[in-house]
Amino acid sequence: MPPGREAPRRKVTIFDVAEHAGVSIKTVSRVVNNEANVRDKTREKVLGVIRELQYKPNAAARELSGRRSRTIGLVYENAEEFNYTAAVLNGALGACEARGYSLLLCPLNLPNPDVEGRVRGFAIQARVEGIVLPAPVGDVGEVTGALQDMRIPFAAIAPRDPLPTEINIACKDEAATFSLTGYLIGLGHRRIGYIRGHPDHGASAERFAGYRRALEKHGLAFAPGLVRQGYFDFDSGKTCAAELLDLPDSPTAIVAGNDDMAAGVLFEARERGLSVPGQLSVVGFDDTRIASRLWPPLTTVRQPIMQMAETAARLLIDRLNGEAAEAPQEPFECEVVIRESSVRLT
Amino acid sequence: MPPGREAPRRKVTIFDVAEHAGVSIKTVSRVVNNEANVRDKTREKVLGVIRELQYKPNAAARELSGRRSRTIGLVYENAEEFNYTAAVLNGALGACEARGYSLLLCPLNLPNPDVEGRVRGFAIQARVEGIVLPAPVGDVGEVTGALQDMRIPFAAIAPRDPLPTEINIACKDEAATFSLTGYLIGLGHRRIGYIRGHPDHGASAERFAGYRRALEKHGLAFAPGLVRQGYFDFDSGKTCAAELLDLPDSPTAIVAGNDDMAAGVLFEARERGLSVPGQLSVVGFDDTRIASRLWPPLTTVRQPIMQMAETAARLLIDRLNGEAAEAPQEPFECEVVIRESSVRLT
DNA sequence: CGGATTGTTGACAGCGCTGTCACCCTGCTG
DNA sequence: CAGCAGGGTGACAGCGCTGTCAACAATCCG
Repeated sequence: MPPGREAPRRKVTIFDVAEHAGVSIKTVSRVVNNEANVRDKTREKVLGVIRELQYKPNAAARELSGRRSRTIGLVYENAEEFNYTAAVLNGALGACEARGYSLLLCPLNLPNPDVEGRVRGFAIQARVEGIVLPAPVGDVGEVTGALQDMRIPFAAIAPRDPLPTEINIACKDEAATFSLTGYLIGLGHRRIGYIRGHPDHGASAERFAGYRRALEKHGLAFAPGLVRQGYFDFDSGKTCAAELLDLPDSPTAIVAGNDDMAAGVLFEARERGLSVPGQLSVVGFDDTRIASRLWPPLTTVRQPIMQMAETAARLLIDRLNGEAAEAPQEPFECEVVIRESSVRLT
Repeated sequence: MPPGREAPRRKVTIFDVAEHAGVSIKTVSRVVNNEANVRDKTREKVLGVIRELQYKPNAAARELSGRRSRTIGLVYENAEEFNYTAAVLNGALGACEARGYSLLLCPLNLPNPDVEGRVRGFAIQARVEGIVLPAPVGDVGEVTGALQDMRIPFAAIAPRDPLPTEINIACKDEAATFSLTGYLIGLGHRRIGYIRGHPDHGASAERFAGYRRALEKHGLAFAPGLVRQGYFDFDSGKTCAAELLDLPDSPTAIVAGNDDMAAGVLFEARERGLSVPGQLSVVGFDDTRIASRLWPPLTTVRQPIMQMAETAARLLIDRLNGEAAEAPQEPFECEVVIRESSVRLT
């Protein structure tokens, strides 16, 4: 009899296991839930039977009885650019799988007249124990407010205003743009344009701060005229680039708040017949898939998004299980990735 | 009292609703489940109380009692390029939401030594009623076999070998590449290279067939030397392009089986200093986000992936609820999107 | 108008599990 | 040796809902 090949013909319940093992269902329950006060010998016996019968606890019954759904939610902004969300999804899914949790999705499509109602509905209907909030949702007051009101713990990824009572996962955005801008200055660039990210994202301000600090450190004057407000998408990157390139004293390098906007800058430069990096250096942020496929491949910053999401979900589940973290999570490191879109100013 | 603002303080159960409405819990259950044989007046009364109390049925109890989880699964290949999966995800999620179903994810990472075990585990643990299988999973025998053995219905999107007992969603891949290739021929191209998609995807063969039919129709000889085998990813596109461009009689146009490979072709052309579309026309397939952000923007085919996924999930849920489709689903139309990467041969 | 049919409703069991609590052993203390 | 602490175990009540079936009301037909 090859193990695990034939499908169990009938649903195996806790009673079947108890009977085969010669114990009560409660003892089986204890073993399944890894509770204390079970003699080693009994535990092994039960585990053996569980394997033999391929017993899988019925999640609905567990939830109904134990009032624990073993499910967390992922409330995310369903942007057209899905790279970020894909990484978050994979990270969170990994953490859940490892801990026997399920992950339920709630795309948001901001701005939405009734985000709060939507989130409340999701939380109740999906009966999630906790929720992961990737940027920018961790800063949407309706969402965080509703969750706090409902006493549903959450983990925010890269929030602008971290709530001290909740789990927060940050990465060193400021330091990364500081390095990136410093790198451009080191290449001889003096007029460096900056396209800010979406104002609702916490990372936007952080990244911009790094840019300013780098200018300051190298004794360059900050020129507000070289800064434009984008929205993390291709189109706004393109528009802002057009404005910057129309300037009488146009920049020799442009730092975009993320790769998507950098792609827009590249596009705009191409349309004007400007050579990148010959006449204009361009750098992005995120190291999304597109960064290495554009021509020229984009100098950018690699952020461990997936790892951050994995950590967010892990810490959330730990908290749900009463295992509080001893120390707040350290911000994650970012890494500048140098490619062909940036060169020494000649 | 503003409606729906304050959180219900205690969990509202079917008993509360029954009591307030002056009926039995069974009648409430009937109303909630839209069953027949409830007097209109009673139904309205109950619905009113449900709204008033903001009653949400407990999913775990429903499942435990009714043996229906109202959950379907999405088993997908977790490719690096997430555009396709993102569209599928959104489509399936939409269909589920509209019908009160939940969607659970099972990423696969093929090739995997124990796909079957993984899928079986997922299906049991997640207790899904049915499963959506986007390409190429609908053609993975271990998966479809396991599901059939477990009597779990599924809907396959663009399978190579559709199973007659299951739901299958197709689109007119063949016709689309036929048009696309015809369009290139119309532009004067005679040596047209082709980079095939991943052999495990049903669409790959379809698309290739369209290419061949177009050549034939226009009286062009099919040249096996102009065909390369890719894998739907950027790198294979780049590699295959290099081979084609090394040919003594290299093609003046290249049809790539998808946008990602087309991006690879563009990249390779750039590295060789070949101008696109001046010296080489390039076309892709899928109209993913990257297509319009590359330079030059890519001529490609728009496939209604999201709509296909929505339909797959919808038909699956209908079947689970005993509402069989009267006719098999018609293949979806594709649309050729002409951009700047293809021009008349001069 | 009686009996058959159809429509509407409710009582109740039970889905498979966990929480509670009571019980039975040890082994140890005074 | 009685008394007691505490580890190990099981009996049993529910969790909130749906399925079943029986009861009763309304309608129809000859």
